[in-house]
Amino acid sequence: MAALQLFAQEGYHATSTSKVARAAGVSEGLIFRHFKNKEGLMQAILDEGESRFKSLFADIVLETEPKEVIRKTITILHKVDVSEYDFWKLQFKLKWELEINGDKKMEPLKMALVHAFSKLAYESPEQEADLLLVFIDGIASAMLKGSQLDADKLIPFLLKKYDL
Amino acid sequence: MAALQLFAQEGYHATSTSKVARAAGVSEGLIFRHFKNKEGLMQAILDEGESRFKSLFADIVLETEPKEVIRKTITILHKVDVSEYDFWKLQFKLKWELEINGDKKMEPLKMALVHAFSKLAYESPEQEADLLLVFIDGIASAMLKGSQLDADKLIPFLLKKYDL
DNA sequence: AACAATTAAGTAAGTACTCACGTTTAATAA
DNA sequence: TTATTAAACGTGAGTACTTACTTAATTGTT
Repeated sequence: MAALQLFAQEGYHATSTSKVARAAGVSEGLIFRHFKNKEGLMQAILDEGESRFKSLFADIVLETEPKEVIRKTITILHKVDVSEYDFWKLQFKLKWELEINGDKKMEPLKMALVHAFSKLAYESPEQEADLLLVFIDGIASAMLKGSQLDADKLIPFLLKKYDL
Repeated sequence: MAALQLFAQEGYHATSTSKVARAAGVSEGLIFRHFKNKEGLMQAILDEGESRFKSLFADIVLETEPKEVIRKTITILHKVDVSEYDFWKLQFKLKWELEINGDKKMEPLKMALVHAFSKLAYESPEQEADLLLVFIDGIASAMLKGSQLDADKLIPFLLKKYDL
């Protein structure tokens, strides 16, 4: 649905069900028939987010070559298309607005990274993994917020730091 | 004011002026006398945020020793007290909810970092600065969101990476 | 008395949500 | 093929309540 766009632009609480209905070109009642709640509508979007997260990570988690795990993690942002920005922006926005903890979704990725850094004999694999994840999250945030940050220079720069 | 706490907990749009008034123990009308708008109330909080940002950075920007600039940047989070978490959480929350660009506030810090990395003969001072700022922002975000992330291990780990 | 600080009681517009009603779809019975 | 039927789809007007904001009256201070 195109309701997503509204949520992404204005946020959850600022987007009324009547606005969503108008934007989607349907009656307001239909939303409640279909999703029961405003919360249900949002939950549907959140669920979609979780599955997109998983398919984004799938490629990395299955990788066995440790250097590839790291390389794919750093370049993961290249795998999301500009047309999906609204969607991802909403995911980040909701994490703040509704205080949803996103740690759980990242856990498989973190484990893969810890494993990879261990194999490469890094001194503190867990910290290395945390650091890299903070970085990915940070760049994604900056991009989606429309920051000035030049991700296209930063990502190659990072790859170099990890000898990739 | 203690209105801040409400904004920080629930967000801007989810916090009504009547709630704020009740929490602050004053009449609702007084808020509008004093701040004119709900937006004015928030702007006051935002302004306070900007000044706290500045005083937090002041120490770093004035530093001449390049290594100290980097060290102080990494350990800047140690300078904010737990009692101020609500305040900072709100600043981060509003950046997402109201799409406020925070780049400008960071610019003096970034310039200090670029300068420091240049003096230390790093290859890409600007990228180094960006990277470090993304880290700081990311760690702060994680802490304020109540993530599991162990910042007390990550910060010393980072210091080590920069030979500090 | 004069003047600012504060309030209680409004207001119109919006909010999430319900419900009685019509319409389309699709499977079965003739 | 048609006719019947039942569910799913969809609507629009209504609900009780909340929203940001106003204003006339009341309080406190000098």
